Formats: sequence, C-alpha cells, structure tokens
Amino acid sequence: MSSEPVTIKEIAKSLGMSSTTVSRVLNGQSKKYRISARTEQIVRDTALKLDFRPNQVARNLRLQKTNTIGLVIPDISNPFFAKLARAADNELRSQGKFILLSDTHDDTQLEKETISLLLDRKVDGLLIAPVGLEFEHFKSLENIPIVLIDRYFDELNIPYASTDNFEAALKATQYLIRKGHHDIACIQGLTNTKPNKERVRGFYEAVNMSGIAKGGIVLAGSDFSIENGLEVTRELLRQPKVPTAIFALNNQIAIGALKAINDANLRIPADISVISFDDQPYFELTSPPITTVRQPVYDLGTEAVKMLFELMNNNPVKNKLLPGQIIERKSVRALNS
Amino acid sequence: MSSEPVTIKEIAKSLGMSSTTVSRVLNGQSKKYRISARTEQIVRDTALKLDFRPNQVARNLRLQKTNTIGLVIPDISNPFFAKLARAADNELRSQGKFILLSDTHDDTQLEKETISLLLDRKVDGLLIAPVGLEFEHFKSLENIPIVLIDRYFDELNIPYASTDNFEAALKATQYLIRKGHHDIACIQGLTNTKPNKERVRGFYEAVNMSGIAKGGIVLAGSDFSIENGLEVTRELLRQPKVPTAIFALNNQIAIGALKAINDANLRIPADISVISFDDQPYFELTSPPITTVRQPVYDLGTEAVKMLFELMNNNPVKNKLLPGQIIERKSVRALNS
DNA sequence: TAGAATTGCACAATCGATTGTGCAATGTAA
DNA sequence: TTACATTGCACAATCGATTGTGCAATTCTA
Repeated sequence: MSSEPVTIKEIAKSLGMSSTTVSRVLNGQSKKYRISARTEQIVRDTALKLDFRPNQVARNLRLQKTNTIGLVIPDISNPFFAKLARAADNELRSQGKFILLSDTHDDTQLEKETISLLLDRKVDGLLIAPVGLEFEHFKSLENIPIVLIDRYFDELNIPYASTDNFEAALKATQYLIRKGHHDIACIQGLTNTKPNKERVRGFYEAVNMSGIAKGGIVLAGSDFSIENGLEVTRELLRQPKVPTAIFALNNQIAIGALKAINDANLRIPADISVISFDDQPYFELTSPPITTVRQPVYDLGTEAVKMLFELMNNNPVKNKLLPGQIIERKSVRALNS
Repeated sequence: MSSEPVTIKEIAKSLGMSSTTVSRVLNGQSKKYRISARTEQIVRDTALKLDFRPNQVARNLRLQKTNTIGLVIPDISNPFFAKLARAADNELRSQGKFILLSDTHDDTQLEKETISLLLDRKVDGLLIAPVGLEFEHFKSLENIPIVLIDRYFDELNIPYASTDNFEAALKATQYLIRKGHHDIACIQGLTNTKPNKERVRGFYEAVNMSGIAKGGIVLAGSDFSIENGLEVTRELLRQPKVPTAIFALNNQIAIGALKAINDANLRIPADISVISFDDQPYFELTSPPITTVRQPVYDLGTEAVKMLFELMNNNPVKNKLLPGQIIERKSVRALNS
C-alpha cells in the first residue's frame, strides 16, 4: 500500500536524468528551459506511474511560502465563529490554501502565544478574531498580512472586517422605538471591546434622535455571556419599573435574558419584548421566535479572506464594515397599534 | 519592528562559531555534545537578545515531522463538529501541535482530495469525521496514524471513536415505551452510515425487547437534514394513524420535525411527543424544551486525539464507543400515568 | 566548413535546521 | 616526556524541492 513517497530525485535517478529537469517539467517550465517534448513526456509518464506527489514541506522551505493561513478565534464552538471559519476555509481552499486553526478560549495570553507559534510556522497571513481587550501584541504585526475580524482596534493600523455595529444597533433600537417602546434596557457585553462600544453608541444615538424621554433608558451588563444576560435580566425584572423591551447586545446575553424571563413566568412579547444582536438558528425555533439583528457572518469571513489576499499581493485594502440586517420575528410587541 | 527573522547561521556567524554548536545548545544538547558552559551561556544570551525563533518549516523538513494534525470534518458550522474541533484543538495544542482544518461540505470527492493534500503537507496524523458513504479512499491510509470520529467503517481496520449509537438509541426508545408510547415513528438519516444503522438497530432492539405490538412502529426518512425531518413529519401527520411519539435520529431532523409540528398547530407534548438524538444548546430553550440523547461530543474529541497519540507512538489502540446520555426535558408525554 | 546560434540538459547552491563524525587542543597517567 | 583519554567544537551531509548559470551537442548561417 502506501509505501514511502517518491521523491523527485528518485524519479530523476530512475530515468538517468537530473532532478532539475524533472522539477522543471513538473512545474510546467519545460518551454522556458527548453526541455524536449520527448523528455517531458517521459518525466510526466513516470511521475504519474509512480504517483509522485511533491513534498510540500520542502517546497514551503524553498519557496518561503506555506500556502497556510493562521485562523485565530476565541471560541470555535460559538456558531458565529464556526460559520466564520467555514467561510474562510471555503474561500481559502478554493485558492489552494489551508487553515491552521487555533482557539484561544478568549484568553489574551493564549492569543499572544498562538500568534507567535503561527509565525514560527511561517503562515502566509493571519486572520484573527481577537479577544479584544489588549492590542499591544498586535503592534509588531503591522508588517505582515493580517486581517482582524469582528473586533478591531482604532489605535492600530491593522485592517479589519466587521459588522457595522453602530448602524445595526441604531436600526434595532429605532425599530423598538417605532413599536412604541420607551422603556428599553440595553444589556451590553465586554465594555472595552469595539463592537460593544459601537453597539452602545448606536443604541444611544437612536434614543437621542427619537427624542423620547430618557427616564426609561437603561444600560447594564458587562460580559458577552449567558450568565450576564441572566443576572442582569433578573435584576431588571425586580425593579419597580420593568422595561418594556430588552435589547441584548449579543446572542449569549439574549439566551440568558430568555431564561430569566422564562423563570419569572413572564411571556414574550406580551409582558416584555426582546430583540437580540446576533441571529442564531435556534432563535427561529424558540417560542416565540426571536427578532434579531443578523450579522453577515459568512460575508465577513469571505471578505476578510479577500482582504488578506490583497495584502499578500501587496495591494492596499480598505476596512470593511458590513451592514447588519433586522430579522423580524415575534418577540417584539407593538405598544402603539 | 518585525525585521527579518534571525537564523541559526546568523547567530553562529555573529559569534564566530558553527551553527552546529548553536543548534545543539538551543536544543538542550550541550551536555551530550560537550559544549562548554561558557559557550552555552553566550549562545543562549545572544539567541535571547536577537529574539531567535527557529524556523519550523525547516525543522519540519529536517525532522520529518510537522507537529500538525489534519482535521477533516463535514461541516464546521454544525455545533457537533465545532465542539469536536474545539476539543481536539485543545488537546493537541497542549502537546504543541496544531490543526490543519478542512471542511468537506459533506462531499466525498472533496474529502478524498483534502486527505491527499493533507498528506502532501506531511501531517503527522489525521482526525477524520468522514462523510461516511464511501470508504475506498481510506484503504490506502491504514498505515498512517488516523482516527475516525462519529462515522466509521467495519470493513476497514481504522480505529475510531464514536458514540455507542446502538445503546443510546436503545435507551431512548425504551424511555418512550416506558412512557406508554407504542406508536412511534423513527425518522432516520443517511441509511448507509454506521451511526444511522446502529441507531435504527437500537430502536428496533428496544421495540422487540418490549414486546409491544409492531403495528404502530414506523421507520422513515433518508437524510440527516432539516428538510428530511420536515417532510417526513408532515407526511406522518397526514396519516390516518398519527404516531404518539417521534424519535428523530439527529438534531437536524428534530428541527424539521418541530417545524412541521408547529406548522400543523399541534402541541408538544400534548398532541405528540418528540425525542431527539444529538442534544443542542437551543433544545433547552424551545417551547417545550426537547428531551434528547446527548452525545459525549467533547469526550469524543479528546479521546480521538489520545488514540491518535498512541498510534503516533506505535502503540496499539482500541476503538472507543462512548455512552450517550438521556437529557430528560419536557417534550415527551407520559401516556400511562 | 568555420563560427555563431540554438537546443537540451546538468551542476551546485539554496531554503534553515539537525546530526554523525572527525579532529585539534588540553588534560592525565605512567 | 610519551601515550592515551577527554574536552570542545567544526565539517559536511541531509531533509526534498527549486533555480541561476554553465556547458556540451546539435543545428544554422554565411
């Protein structure tokens, strides 16, 4: 069966010629180096017969190129990142490149180490969805092809692809207000991350533009986690003045909020309305289905890869902010109809 | 900033010594090759000062080892495989190895090509969740470290880690029967795959053991997809004798079934009970929460990696069949209480 | 038919690290 | 002081493919 792989040298020896010739033929450089048609044919035939497959590790060393991209994400089991990975993989594979995967478990330290190790492995580029709280370790990377996804840093000169979080949150909040909600609680995630800041900014912008009274506007929460959504919502429900709507700034928070509301035996949307940033498959299946802001996840992945390709070709790139889309389902009640 | 990486040769030259010595020091072989303590110190110091990082591509070529494992899965955006990937990544990274990821989109042809490309890249081993319909292309792989996950083939001598599908389906079906269900429809997936066959076998085994009349027992379906679950369930609901319970043989099928039941304005579990193979986060959040058979996904990943390590050390391995676990929620009604 | 041009291919270096072996210089024993 | 052992390190090959250059052999030109 799978005996030892054949090398170019072996082919050359078995044909009594030099490996130079074999290499050139197999790389389609026969014309350029004036290899005769006869020789070319012989080489091709035996390469085929011996099932020759070039050792990519050797090529990588010689060519100083690995056709490998490092993909660094906080949590591959989060559907958002999984879909991102799929998009990137798809796009990269179509160009003959592979992904070296690394899950940082939302740990900045691990992120640092991982990036280092990927560079040691001479990846041609990096696709990173950063943990997002520190960026010192990115500063030394401004010279290599790298694209940030989802979370990014204004302080750095590193290109990124992300959802237009400001505009999407603006639209979502306007949607709530249009439905007659004036008492809205916005449950945020990691406060220092760019996406969170932008979403909060969009939220407030909508509130300000609408001119509704700010007495019922609440901003709470501190983490993109189910627990955060759960606890903050519990607390909200205990308040004398319960908000009529909750805007969860990501899907994990939304899940927590749903649980808390369920636990309190309240009904959505009769008792309280909910809208979530980040659509998820199961939001279609909950009861009621949850209205959300869908991020263009797949597009983010493919766009990021395209940007990376531009960088690898030494072309300039522009940051991409892709629009979110409101998916209207049944979790928001119209208070004014 | 990130200037060109330093090589061993450069360190050697700048110190006026040979790269042999530098390499040996940095590989901790000073004693073995009698490098003087003074020399060792000097080498270490300058390596540190110059921030030397060995080129892994060069090492890989020389050492004939890449510390890279190919992970081949049908769909990384499926939470089952994503979690698997996470487990594997975690386990591998702790041993200094990385994952070369490849999503085959459930396409056997792509699977074949991918495996070939990964071998060209000299991965040290392969972790494959096969598409599962063909296995000819695995025959030539019996000599390299490889572990199959989830789906496997009795016809091949390739080790695997999988859920004990037979026993899990048996338990799930017995659970339904214990709850008084005698008219049970089992909606299956890809009939030729091992997991499906085993689940169906477990289903029938429970039916047979129980001694209930077989008049109400139905087996239908042909695909692990939402559509399949949707269509089969629709058809079932149109029958004169509607089953009292549906056993969906994976989570996608379950989702389809839920939709169909919803569309028909039937209530779970009042009108019909549902149990699903394959737990998912959102099954906790649907209304009602869905009773499922949970597969030990994370364990499958770590076990598979451990098996792979054994293989890479030329140790024998035994196939692993991990038990599933019934997660009782509220989608199954007790008909006999 | 001599000289130039073209054809056809091989030599040897290179990518960066690792490693079996060899060989001075120093130390030790007799 | 001679012979032998030890210390300390360097040479050069190797992993497998790629590539700038060189050099015969053949063909062409005048």
